[in-house]
Amino acid sequence: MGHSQADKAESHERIVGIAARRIREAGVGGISIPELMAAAGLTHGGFYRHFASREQLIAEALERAMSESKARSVRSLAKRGGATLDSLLNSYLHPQHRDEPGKGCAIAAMAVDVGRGEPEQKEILTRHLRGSVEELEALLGEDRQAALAAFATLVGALLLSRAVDDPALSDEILRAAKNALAAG
Amino acid sequence: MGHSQADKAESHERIVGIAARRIREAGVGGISIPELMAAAGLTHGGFYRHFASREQLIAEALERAMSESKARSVRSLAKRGGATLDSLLNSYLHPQHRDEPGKGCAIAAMAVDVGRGEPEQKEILTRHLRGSVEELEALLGEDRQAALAAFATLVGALLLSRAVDDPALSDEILRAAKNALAAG
DNA sequence: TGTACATCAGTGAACGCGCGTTCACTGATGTAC
DNA sequence: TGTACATCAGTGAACGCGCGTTCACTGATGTAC
Repeated sequence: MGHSQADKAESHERIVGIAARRIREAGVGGISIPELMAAAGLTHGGFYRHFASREQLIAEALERAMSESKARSVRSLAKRGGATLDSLLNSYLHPQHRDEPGKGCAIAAMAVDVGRGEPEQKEILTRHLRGSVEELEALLGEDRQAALAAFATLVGALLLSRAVDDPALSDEILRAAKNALAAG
Repeated sequence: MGHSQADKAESHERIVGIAARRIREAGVGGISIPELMAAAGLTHGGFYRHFASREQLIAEALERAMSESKARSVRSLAKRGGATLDSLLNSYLHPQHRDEPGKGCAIAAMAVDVGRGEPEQKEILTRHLRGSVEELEALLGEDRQAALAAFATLVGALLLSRAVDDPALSDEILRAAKNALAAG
């Protein structure tokens, strides 16, 4: 093990990256410092060389999760040859997105936790929500109301599809949301 | 304090009722047995005269929360002179519903927790979701896909409106969803 | 370039705390006679 | 109806556990000369 400044930055990066995935999978309450540090290949005692408190880690992980999931969606859309509404619907409402919450939309994964959480968490989510809605607006002819409603539909469909124990119903929810948003 | 059979039933009722509210406000992880029993006016030791485990309490509280919130919405619609789509949109997407999660839709409040939770929890949510979607179908000319998408929009809008720190944006989300669903 | 020393990332034991669960106990309830 | 006894809802102390946080220590890093 090294102790250089570069090593520290690398450790910090690794911790936040793992936390950004875990927080989407397991929620704010699902992150424990010993578990997180072990996953990063470190012992829990070193945690406070990187963060003043658990709260600060949560804030950094949330911020990272939000940036990561937006970057991912933009990248995936670019690959498909430009951001169209249909390409966004297809990737957001894809079973793979439902099945990989740790790599998926952080706004959806964290909405309930943040609704119950600290003001700082709400500020982070709100800022990223505004950005996502603006992107959707551009795809919907600058119709802000339609963009807000469409985003609600996306988030609701993803969360319901994850909460249901019948795979057929889960798929049906994703398809129904896709059709509703594509048709309109 | 009494110890009659009637007293026991009353205590059980009180514990589950409080848990059904708390689980919507604070989530599955936000319920603690000592806190819950104290809120019910009892000491924590008596908990296991009523439930085999914390898991069983969670299941009963979930079931109760789901029944309660559906009963409430049906009752409120009956008062307004019959269940119409507009009356449902107005009550579901009302700021009061957003501000009182403990009395509100359990499917929305618990969707993320249940998505991360035990199969038993998913079974409960799925059963109640099917019921709610059928009610929505009746209001939407038996269009199942439209009902599924509309339900996703309702849930997504409610959760996003709770997660945001700007009251104007929060209201805007509720209005946008209402307009989108009423217009279609 | 080589040496002495301060810094600090990471270690692992220890802390106090609240949790879920167990248990011996209490006293009112409700049944058997 | 009255008495003796079993039941069991509720009490409160105790348990082991994992948590967030603290701390003395270590040894590699990086700087001053």
